[in-house]
Amino acid sequence: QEECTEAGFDLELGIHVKNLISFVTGQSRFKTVGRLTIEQLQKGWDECKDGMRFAINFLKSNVRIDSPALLSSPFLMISLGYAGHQLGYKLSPQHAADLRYWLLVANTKGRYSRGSSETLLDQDLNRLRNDNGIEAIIETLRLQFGKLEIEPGELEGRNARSAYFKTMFLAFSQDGAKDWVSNLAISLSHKGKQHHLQFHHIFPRAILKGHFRPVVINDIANLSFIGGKTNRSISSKSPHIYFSQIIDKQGEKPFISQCIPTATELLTVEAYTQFLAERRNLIAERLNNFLEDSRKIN
DNA sequence: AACTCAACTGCCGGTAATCT
DNA sequence: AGATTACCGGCAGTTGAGTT
Repeated sequence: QEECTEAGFDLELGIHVKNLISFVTGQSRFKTVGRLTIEQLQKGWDECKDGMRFAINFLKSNVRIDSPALLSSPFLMISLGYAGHQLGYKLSPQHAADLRYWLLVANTKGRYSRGSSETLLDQDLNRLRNDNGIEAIIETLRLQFGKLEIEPGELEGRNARSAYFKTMFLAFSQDGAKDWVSNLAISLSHKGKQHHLQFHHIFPRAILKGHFRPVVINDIANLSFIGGKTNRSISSKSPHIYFSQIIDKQGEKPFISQCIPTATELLTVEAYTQFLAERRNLIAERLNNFLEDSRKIN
């Protein structure tokens, strides 16, 4: 647990125990633990530690996820490590690309985030254990969600804690999104109050209050990623005021990189609903491109 | 006064254990 | 055997703290 924390993945002890049981028994529930021998547990412990190390390294280096805050569930790390283990940590370029794709889609759609998460984890472990391959766990995603592409409608009513929002961060970040004033690339690990990442309401809450319900105000289509200082300097200014000031200095790029439409007719409170719909379309398109690219061998 | 964020609380949707 | 209950991770709304 300490080793993982040092690597930036501070996980609850329960996850490590679940990881151990998964490696020993091929499933994640604790009901049979009493029948395991000390030898089985010791061997499993060594194996599951390697699995966790693989998961962390894969996330950091292959997926560019450097924090569990960007994961919709820590269970993903168990599956990821187990997949590596089952392949003997010998992955072809295709394996690696498929595994990255699986991880990102499972994370974005919330594979383990809708109740009965252990049942779903067991499904994946079982398929991996039977050497059905990464193809098989991609297939379970298709069974669970239908199509793996993202429709704009799925994004509606989601807030900052949604898994889609985490993937938005990854996609925008990969496409070079930067703070609108400092031009510092967005990152979860910036130090200091000035640069520490905040979730900025493009239409500030203050000007929407009374006109729209909180769920509409806090929709991820109204949220963007900028540093704390820039966010505070914008405060409750209406977008039709502050957008032009930023565009004068930085051009349209800061907005394009975060899928934010800049047409002036969309920037009034009256057009807010339309603004959300427009941005949702742009975000869905960007996420789909991001996920598709993740499956390409590079 | 405006913002974010963390903590708290109750709910959801399944399985597994327990009760009748 | 069938019904009920406990459990669990994650989600979402609320509230108060902290910052500028």
